[in-house]
Amino acid sequence: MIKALGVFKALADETRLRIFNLLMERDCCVCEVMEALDISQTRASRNLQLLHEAGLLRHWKEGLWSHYGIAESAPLDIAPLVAMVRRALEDDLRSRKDISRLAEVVPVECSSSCGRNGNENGIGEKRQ
Amino acid sequence: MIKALGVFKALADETRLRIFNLLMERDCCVCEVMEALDISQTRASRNLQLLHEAGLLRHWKEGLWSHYGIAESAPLDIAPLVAMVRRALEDDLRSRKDISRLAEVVPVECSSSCGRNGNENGIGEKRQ
DNA sequence: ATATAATATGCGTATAAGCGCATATAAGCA
DNA sequence: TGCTTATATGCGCTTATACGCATATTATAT
Repeated sequence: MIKALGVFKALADETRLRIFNLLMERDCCVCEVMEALDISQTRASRNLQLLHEAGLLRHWKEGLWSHYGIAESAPLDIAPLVAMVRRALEDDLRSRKDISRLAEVVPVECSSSCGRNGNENGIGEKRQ
Repeated sequence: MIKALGVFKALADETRLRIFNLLMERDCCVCEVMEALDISQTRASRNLQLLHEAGLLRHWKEGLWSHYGIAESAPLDIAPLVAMVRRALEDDLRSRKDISRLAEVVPVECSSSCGRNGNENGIGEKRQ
């Protein structure tokens, strides 16, 4: 398949567009995406995989957590894509809520994986 | 629907990507697209409509012919999209053939609509 | 070893997409 | 009017997508 086709297919879905938009904010693990977008775990996981397979995301694991972030170098130059999506979604209510939910709700739920709560190595902690 | 989503959906199909690539070469009527890509009339017509509805193409009629071209201003800045698609397809064999077929085969088949055979007004001639 | 949490995956299902065929529409010409 | 050409469209079929549910997998902790 033509690379660009895979990229467009990956972005041709609202859920994945929201995920992509979310990841432009910061890297996330599956559960963060799940909670920020308020979607099922299956849905978050599968769509993250699809974006990754299209070459749009980088992926790494850390303990129990599976992290995803916007790829630095994609099949295509993603810089224009990122700019395009950002501009396109900046006045989309739902996407804005996704971002705010990411900021508020998630750190509590998935703290240890994200190194944002003083646990530098990010492994070995449980929540609560 | 988010505008960007419509755009990505429109480009998330090989046929439409080939059409878009073809139109970057020059404006075409339906029959030109049909013959350049060697696809059915229905397929050419429908996919051109879809691209147009997504805001990626401009459309005008002239006698019997229905013309399409890359839109100057689209829901999104299409300049980066055009650049992206061009680069992505420049080494795609099939797309290259589409372009060469457009140059070779079509002018004979659809001359009067295109104003490329000395018929300035482009109306009122039959082929052969 | 067992339990728990995060993630992945097989499977069934519902919906959407893409296409061809036949036919309709519309413009121009005899 | 009737004929031809270019394009559009209704319909049915086939395949692809997206999703949830249940379950498997993997890592960590007790």
